Formats: sequence, structure tokens, C-alpha cells
Amino acid sequence: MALGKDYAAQDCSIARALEVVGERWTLLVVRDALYGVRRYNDFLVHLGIPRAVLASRLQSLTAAGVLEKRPCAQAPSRHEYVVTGRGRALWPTLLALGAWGRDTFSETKPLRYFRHATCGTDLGLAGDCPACGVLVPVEDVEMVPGPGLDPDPSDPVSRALLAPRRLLTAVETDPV
Amino acid sequence: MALGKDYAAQDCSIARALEVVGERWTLLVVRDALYGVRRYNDFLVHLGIPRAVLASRLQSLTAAGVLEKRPCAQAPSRHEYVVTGRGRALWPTLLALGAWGRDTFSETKPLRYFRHATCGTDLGLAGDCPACGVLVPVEDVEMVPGPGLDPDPSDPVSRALLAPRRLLTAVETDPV
DNA sequence: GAGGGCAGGTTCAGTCATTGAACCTGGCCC
DNA sequence: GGGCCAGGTTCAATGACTGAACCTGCCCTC
Repeated sequence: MALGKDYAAQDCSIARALEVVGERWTLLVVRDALYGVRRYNDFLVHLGIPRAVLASRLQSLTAAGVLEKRPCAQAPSRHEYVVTGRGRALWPTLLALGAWGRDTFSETKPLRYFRHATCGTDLGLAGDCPACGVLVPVEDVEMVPGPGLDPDPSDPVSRALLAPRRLLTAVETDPV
Repeated sequence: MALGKDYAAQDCSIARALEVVGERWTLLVVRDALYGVRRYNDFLVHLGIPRAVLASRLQSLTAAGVLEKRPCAQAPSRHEYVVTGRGRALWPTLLALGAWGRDTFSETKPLRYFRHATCGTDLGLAGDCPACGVLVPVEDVEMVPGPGLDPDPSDPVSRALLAPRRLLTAVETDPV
């Protein structure tokens, strides 16, 4: 978070977690990474984040082991940032936070649904499948756009995210 | 969060939620409130937060309907801040975040356990009771100190939190 | 009824993160 | 060799955070 990133004197794992993901923008970067955003410019246009801040967040998340920076498979001169297991472990937190935001601000129409891809059931609060009774791995979560979502967004990343898709699969924004 | 608290152009309930609880210290204030901290001075000594920031956070959380400010029952000239239903709904998020912090930084010894008070079972990721199969209401969660916790903290609030106790029950720090 | 103490703040100057715009750099392609 | 793109770095200005000092009711005691 801003200034003095640490919460000294806090004997608490929530405080430890917030020292890593509590700064402005950080959780949104992780969210995008789970959605499949991997490239610097895609984060940039999708989040509307200042370039310097994005560079700083990507660096600290990589240092914390939440993301991994590596050469892009198709074009080795470019990079991509992919979520590690540690980053995937943040999925239940983000799901719970999103559920709170949705319930609290009682949006007229839901923005997105998250389902168990293999059975189609909406996920429970912790990312579990109520029908199958299992904790759904992030790669088996299907994200389906809801009626509240802007049907014609201006940036290419938002457009790519309009189709139903599994989490973690790379967002394709390259020109065909 | 710092500067421009909003995340414009984010069509996302996570972003909406972070606009309310994403600023520095805010989630720790909510955590303390769920632990039973209610008074300005107790937040102050337990969090080690600057007074001006605490006043600002209490005000914005009250405005957002997460906390409620009211006269103290025993001494009506004092106030207390108690969590509303909206604040209690943040419990699964905080539990998930704490679990991530604990697992990620693999503390040598756990700091706290959270159990279903009526059956003694440790809570699941979403605040459910694996044994009873129910979503445990926050007031039925028992917080038990773990071996990693400082056994002799300096501030009276931390001392009061050393005993096993239910969430939401008011912390007593008044002189006897 | 004057003084002291406490809860619950507000005010202030200084520090430091964030912002947005401008600039840089290395590859690639024509 | 000129232009474009990805992926940054640098910069001044803005504004949040920090810590310390101060203020204001209220209660208690002498």
C-alpha cells in the first residue's frame, strides 16, 4: 500500500498478505492475470493504469512469486507474465471480494458468472462446486459474461473477455 | 486507495469492492471490528495507525455502511463502532486472504485458528463448517490463539485477544 | 469550582507514492 | 534507413500518508 508498505506490529496473516497485495491496483493486476491477461500492453489498456505503476506492480508481484515473467512462446523477444500457483491461490479471495462487491452494491444486472466448466454449476463462495462437492481448480472455472456487462467496450482486451472462456487461458489480442 | 480512490472504466465488482475497502489500513480496521474491537482508542493502539487516518477510515466505512457509529451502551458519552451486516459479509474475504497469507509465507507456527463454536471444527476456506456442512455465521466463529502468537503483547487489545473468544463479542479493555 | 484525565478527534508540515506525459531502447519489417 | 511496436524509464506535479501537537467535551476528584 501507499507509504511504508508494511504493517509493523501486526501479528496477523491478513496483514502479511496485504503487504504483498494490498497496494493500489495490485489485486486488479492479479485478477487480470487470472482472467488470462499476460502482456504488459494488455494490462495497460485494460486497467487504465499508469505505465510506471504497472511496471512497479508487475515487478513486485514477480518478486513475491505471484507472477512469473518469461519470454513469450510465439515471439521470444516479447515477454509475458503468467500466474504461478501462489497467484492461483488468490482466486478464492478475489471471488469472495467480487461477491461482496456484487451483493453490497446490488448491481441491477450481474456482470459475470463463474461456473464449474465440467458441469455448468455456478461456483460457491469459496470457489467450490455445490453440485460436484469439489474445490474447483482455477483452470476449470468458466467465466461467462452477464447482462450487466458493457456489450461494446472500446479496448481489445475487454472485447476478448466478452466471450465465455476458461480462466488462465491466454487472452488473444494480436491482429489476425 | 491512494489518489483517485476509484477505478474508472472497470466493469467489475472486484473493482467496486476495492473502491470501498482497498485503501491502506481499511481491511485491517474491518478485521479488528470483526474481532470485537469497537472503540477509537482500541483501534488506535492495536493497529498502530495514525490518528488522522483512523478517523478518516472509520468515517468512510461508516458512510459505506460497513460500520455503524453509535453511543456506547455503558457510557453514552463515548461512541463505539460496530460492524453491520454488510461488514460481516466481508468475513469470507478476510478469511480467504488470511489463509493465503498463512500458506504463502508458511509461518513456522499458526497464529490463530477459527472454529465452528458449536462443534469445534476448523472452518473451511469460505467460512463453512466441513463437519456440519453449514456456512457458519460470524457470531458462531470461535477464534483460538495459535502457538505462533506473541504470548505477551504490550497493548491491552492484543492481550484481550489472547483468550479464545467468539468473533463480534466486544473487546473489554476498560480498567476493572 | 478548579484541576486533571480521558475519549475522540482536528490541524499541521514533511515525506513519499501516484499520476500522466514525455522520452528511451531494442527488434522487426519494409 | 525509416517507421512501428512492445516494454519500459524519467520527470514534475499532485495528493495521500505520517507523526506530532493541539483542541474539545465530559467526568471525577479534591
